[in-house]
Amino acid sequence: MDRTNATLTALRRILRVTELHGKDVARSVGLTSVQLRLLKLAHETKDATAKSLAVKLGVSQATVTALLDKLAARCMIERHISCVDRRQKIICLTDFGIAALNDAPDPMQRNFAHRFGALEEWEQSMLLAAVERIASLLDAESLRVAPFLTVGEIAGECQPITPDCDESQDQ
Amino acid sequence: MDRTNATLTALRRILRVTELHGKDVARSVGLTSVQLRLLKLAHETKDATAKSLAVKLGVSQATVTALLDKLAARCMIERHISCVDRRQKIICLTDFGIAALNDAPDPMQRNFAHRFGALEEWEQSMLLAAVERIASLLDAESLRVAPFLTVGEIAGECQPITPDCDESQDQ
DNA sequence: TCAATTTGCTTAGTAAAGCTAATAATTTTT
DNA sequence: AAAAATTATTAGCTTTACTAAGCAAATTGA
Repeated sequence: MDRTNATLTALRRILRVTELHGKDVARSVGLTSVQLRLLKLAHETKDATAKSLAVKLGVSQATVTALLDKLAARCMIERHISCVDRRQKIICLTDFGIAALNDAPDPMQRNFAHRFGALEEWEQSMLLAAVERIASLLDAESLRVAPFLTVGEIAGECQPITPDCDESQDQ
Repeated sequence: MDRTNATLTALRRILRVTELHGKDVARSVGLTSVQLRLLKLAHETKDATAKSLAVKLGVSQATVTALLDKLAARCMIERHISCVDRRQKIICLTDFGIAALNDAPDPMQRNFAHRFGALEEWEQSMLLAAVERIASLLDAESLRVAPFLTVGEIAGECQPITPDCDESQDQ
């Protein structure tokens, strides 16, 4: 296996472990992983608004509104109309919300931090440099690729021969 | 910001880009990202069953069934009752399903491969070592929580017969 | 100034993806 | 043979996500 594939495989492994683990952690405080992520994000963001959170989370505003509704229903956040722009609503964590965050000390993250901290300084630096390098490799194209990503760009040959089968379904 | 947090942040960035991009790619062939992932997994797995795919995907059997229903409705897979254990259904990609996979050449992955391949050998090695190191740091604890199987345990060539056994199943 | 546009958030409606629990059909075990 | 376990599915529900439409506030421009 060449280095490219091995690297991608390791990345997928990281991704999977992180993903699966996130669920467990969130469930342990009675939230879902997305809700917990949002709560955390709101806490770390200064003057968080639905918009800013949506951008950071990479989802639509409507989605964030729905999520905030749930968090608000559980008294973890409050929405305060901004003094600066009265269209905006500033998202604030309640004490209870903050407590919930503190009650969810991500064990994976803590463990990772612990293990990482135990490494030699030079290795820490190397790992940091590596992930930043990889992130930049990925970022670069995501910007380039996204705008003109269309269906038939490379397709060419493989004309989709739709076999005769069930025609009556939604997708 | 200390190195631990910076590393975690970069990882999150990688995760996010990958995630967002996966959606676009899948949409470009008219599938969702999960459906595409499942299709790919089914293709790579020898004698794939709902169970084995569920384990590899880290979701429940019921979820896989629902996903397979959708892929089957679009004539991308077929289910053939196993000759060995008639409870099982072997998941096979149709020609159309295989074509769909080929039509979805992940541009991010290709681009990443391209950029990665353009790096100096020593840097490739360094990056690979780094992600594997990180993956191992993460894995170590995940094993404690929820041990999962390794991918591709190729259980020998026990079943040479590709079953054309059963053609008569609806839906 | 005041109409037109843009921006920020919400609502409504829909779909995908995930779960658990229950069921049926097979093994496998006792 | 009866009991237990395994495999796939179904049914019903929740969460996450989207788009489209709407309202309210801010900004623009003529």
